[in-house]
Amino acid sequence: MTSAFRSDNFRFNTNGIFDGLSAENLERLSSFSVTHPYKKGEIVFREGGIPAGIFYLKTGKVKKYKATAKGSEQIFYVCTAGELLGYQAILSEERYPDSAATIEDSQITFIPKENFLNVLHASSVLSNKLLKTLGHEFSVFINSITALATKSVRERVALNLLILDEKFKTEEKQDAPGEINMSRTDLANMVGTAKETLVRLLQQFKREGLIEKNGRVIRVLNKKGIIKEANFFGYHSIIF
Amino acid sequence: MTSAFRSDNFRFNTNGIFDGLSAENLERLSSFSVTHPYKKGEIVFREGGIPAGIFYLKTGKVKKYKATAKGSEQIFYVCTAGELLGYQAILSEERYPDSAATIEDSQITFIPKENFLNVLHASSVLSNKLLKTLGHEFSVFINSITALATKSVRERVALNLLILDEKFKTEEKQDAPGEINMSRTDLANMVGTAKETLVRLLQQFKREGLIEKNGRVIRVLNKKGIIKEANFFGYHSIIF
DNA sequence: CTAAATAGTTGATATAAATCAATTTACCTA
DNA sequence: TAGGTAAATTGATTTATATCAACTATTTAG
Repeated sequence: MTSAFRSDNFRFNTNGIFDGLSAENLERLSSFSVTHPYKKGEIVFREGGIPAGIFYLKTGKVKKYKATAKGSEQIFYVCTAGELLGYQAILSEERYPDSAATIEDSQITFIPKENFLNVLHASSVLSNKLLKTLGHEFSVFINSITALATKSVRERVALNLLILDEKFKTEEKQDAPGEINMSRTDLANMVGTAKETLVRLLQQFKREGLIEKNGRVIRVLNKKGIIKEANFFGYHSIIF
Repeated sequence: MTSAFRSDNFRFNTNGIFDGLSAENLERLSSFSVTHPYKKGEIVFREGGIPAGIFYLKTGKVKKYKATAKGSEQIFYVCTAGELLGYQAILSEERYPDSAATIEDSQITFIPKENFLNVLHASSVLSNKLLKTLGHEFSVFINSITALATKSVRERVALNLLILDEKFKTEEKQDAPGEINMSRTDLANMVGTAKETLVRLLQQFKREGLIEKNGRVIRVLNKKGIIKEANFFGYHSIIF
C-alpha cells in the first residue's frame, strides 16, 4: 500500500505556539528572553547537557541530531524559522537526548526554563497547544521510523529532498522550488546512508531531470517525479 | 562513541499516569469506561481511523505498527500491561497515524474522548504528567531512529531482544529473563529486516550461548553479551 | 487423531549499499 | 587572485542483507 505524500506528515507544528497568549503571559516569556546571533555550524545545545530553557529560532536553520555508535551523526530533523527547540527536554525533566547546531547563520531567542514553565502552568491555552503539538510529533516520528526501516536509500533520498524542498522555500517565492543548501555529509546523515551513495543518487536524479544542482545547492525541478521516486502515489496539499 | 544501554531509553512512560488524580476526576474517567477482552491478534484501532477515545491496557500485550509501502508492517513499539494507547491522536486532533493489535490475549479499557479531555482540561496534574510523558516519548523516538538508521541488523536484533526481555518479564520473577513470545514475522517487522535474516541471527546468538529457544519462546541468557552485540558499552539500571 | 494450513528454519543466490581509494571541484584566507 | 584546504565526486571492490526456494515443525480445524 502506497500512501500520499504530505509534507505535514514530516513537520513538527510549533509555529505560532505562542499566538493567543495573554499580554501578561507574553510579557512573562519575553521579559527574560535574549536573542543571540549564531554563525553557521555553532552548537545550540548538546546531548547529555542539562536544559536551562527553550530556544526559539527567529531566523536561520538548525539541524537536530544524535551522535551514533560509529562516531557520525544521525540528523532526524531540520528546524526552520519560527520553530521551537529544546522544549521536550524541559517537559520530560531529563537531559537533552539530542544535539542542535545551526546549518546557516541564525538568530535564536533563549527563554529561561522558569519563565516558560510559569507561563505553561498559568496558561491552559499554551499547555493545550503543546499537547496538540506533541501529539502530532508522534505521527511525524512514526512516519520517519517507517521510512527509515522500510524504504530503500534511493526512496529515502527522494523523500528527504521533498521534505527539504519545503524547508528551503522562501516566504516570497512559495511556488518556486526551495534552494536546498546542505553539505553532502549532512544530507547523508539525514537520509541514513554513506556520503558517496548519496552523491551517486543525486547524480542519477539530476541525469533524469528530476533535480538540478548549482554548486552544492539542489533544486527539485520535477516534484511529481521525486514523489514517485519516494514511492508515494501523489501529492496532497494540506489545503486542497 | 558507544553509549550505555538503558531500557528506559526505549520505553514510554504512561504507567501510573492517572495516579494522583482527585476522586472526582478518577470517577469521571471510569464512569463511562468499558473493559473488553481481546483475543490474540485482534485489532484495537486502525491507521486512518477517527479516534473516539483512549485505551488502557489492563493485561496483555499490544503491538503498535504502521503499514509500509511494500505491504508489510513496521512495528515501532510494543505495549505491556499498564500502558496507555491512542492518546496521541486524541491530543493532535488527527486520525490515527498507526494501528494497534494485540499479540496475546488482553484486557483493554476504553475511555471515551470526551471524558478523557474533560479530565485533562480540569486537571493540571494530568496535563503536566502527559506533557512530561510526551517529552520523554521524544527521546525514545530519536533513540529508535538513530538505532534504525545506523545500527546493523545484527545489532538491532540484539537491541530488540533487550527491549523485549524487559517487556516479557513477569511481576513475580523480575530477576529471571523474560519469556519473549513473538512470531518471527513480528520480530522481523520490529527489527526492520527479513524474517529469514532474523531467524539466522537468532540461531547465531543461540549457538554463541547468548540466548535460548523453546519453540518460539526466546530467553536472553547472557544479558551483558547481548548488550555488547547491540554495541552498547554496558548496562546501567535506572536505579543503581 | 489426522489432515491441512501456517509458522519456522535452512540453503543458495542476487543485489543494494558500504567501504576503500583516487581525483576533481569549490571555497576560504592570506 | 593564487594557493591551500576541505568538500564533492567518481571508480573499483567488498559485504551485509534481501530474495527465492525448499523443507520441517508446529498449530489449528475437521
